[in-house]
Amino acid sequence: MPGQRADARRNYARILAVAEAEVAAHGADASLEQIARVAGVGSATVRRHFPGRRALLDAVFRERIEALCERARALADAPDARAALLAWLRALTAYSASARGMAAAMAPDGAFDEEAVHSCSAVLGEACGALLRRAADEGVVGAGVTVADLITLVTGIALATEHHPEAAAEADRLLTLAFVGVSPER
Amino acid sequence: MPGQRADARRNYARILAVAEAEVAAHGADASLEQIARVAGVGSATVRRHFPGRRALLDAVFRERIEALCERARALADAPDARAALLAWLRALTAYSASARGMAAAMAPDGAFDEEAVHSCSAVLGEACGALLRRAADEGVVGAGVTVADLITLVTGIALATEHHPEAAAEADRLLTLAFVGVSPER
DNA sequence: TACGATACGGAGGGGCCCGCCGCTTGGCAA
DNA sequence: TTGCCAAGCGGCGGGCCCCTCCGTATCGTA
Repeated sequence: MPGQRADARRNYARILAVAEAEVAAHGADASLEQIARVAGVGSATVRRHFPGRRALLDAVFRERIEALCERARALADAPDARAALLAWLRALTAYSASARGMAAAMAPDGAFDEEAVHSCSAVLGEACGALLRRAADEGVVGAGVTVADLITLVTGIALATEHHPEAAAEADRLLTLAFVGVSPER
Repeated sequence: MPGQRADARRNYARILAVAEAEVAAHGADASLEQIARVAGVGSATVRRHFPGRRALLDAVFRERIEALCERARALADAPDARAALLAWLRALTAYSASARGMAAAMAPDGAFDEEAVHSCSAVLGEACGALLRRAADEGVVGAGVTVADLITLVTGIALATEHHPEAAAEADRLLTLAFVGVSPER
């Protein structure tokens, strides 16, 4: 970052700003060329700053994710552990559903995750961990439930509702449903 | 079908066969051109028989889906309504997770569903309906739960676990989790 | 057998992603 | 201030894909 030239930093910021708008408008598979065009740079420059679409998505959603981590910290010592966990999951779902493409950014995508471990999913996992652990200690969630389970579940719900006209509402419905159970043990 | 020329029917069958293999290998976004190439026909011919990727996917998975409907009918009067519903959902999940691309084929994809209503999701919905209704009558599922909810949930789980190394197992885990609830009401 | 209607597939236009490579430009040292 | 040189830029071409048009080969029939 400091070892970077000024114009490079400028371009980085421009591209990121355009990418945010473009992803919001067209989802996770917005055209990288289009982004370059709007930002007024060559397509190679986009690629130089963000090797691969995934890197760009990570950058685009980093801020939102930071915010979610903050939220998790705030909820860490709420009175009701179960309610806190649910509240956070709903927040995550809301973000994922409203911000087109974010769900795809969270899903580990086949390629090498080794690199991406430090990215979205990992950061979120850490934030979620504390909430889950506390809820587990109180025995309000099953023993086998992992952070990955929860994140994957939310990701899936977001992906599946992405094209729904009332995406956000539908996603919330489904999350709640999965949380209390389609058919809880009798 | 009867009003079709013999070569047209031949090509249809060839393309479908190749498409099955190709989708199994490369998922829902297999290249239509590649399918045409392997089938030994022009890419226009593929397009003529299947207008749009979606139509092709529908055709590819129709058989599997028929099988699932059959399964649903067989379970229709099982002794335990709740178990029957779960069993069917697990079957659906297993199929979706094992057959790459099927999840995408089930998800309503933005474009006009009006046409696709008769396709995958609709057929499955009908099959699922009976099972769900019976379970609801017995009061083992929440009142507000709809067929669409369940299908969407399964679709989401399949989509989110698609790239997982143990996709089938993971998907099953998550389905079960959602079914009994992450944190059932106390 | 000869004649339409039907179906085929090659060609061409438009996009996107990617890698290469000569040129510009910013930042530092003299 | 000036000059240098690496960091950074972006146009270009290749490869692949999707889609459409249209001349042509083929099938089924009279």
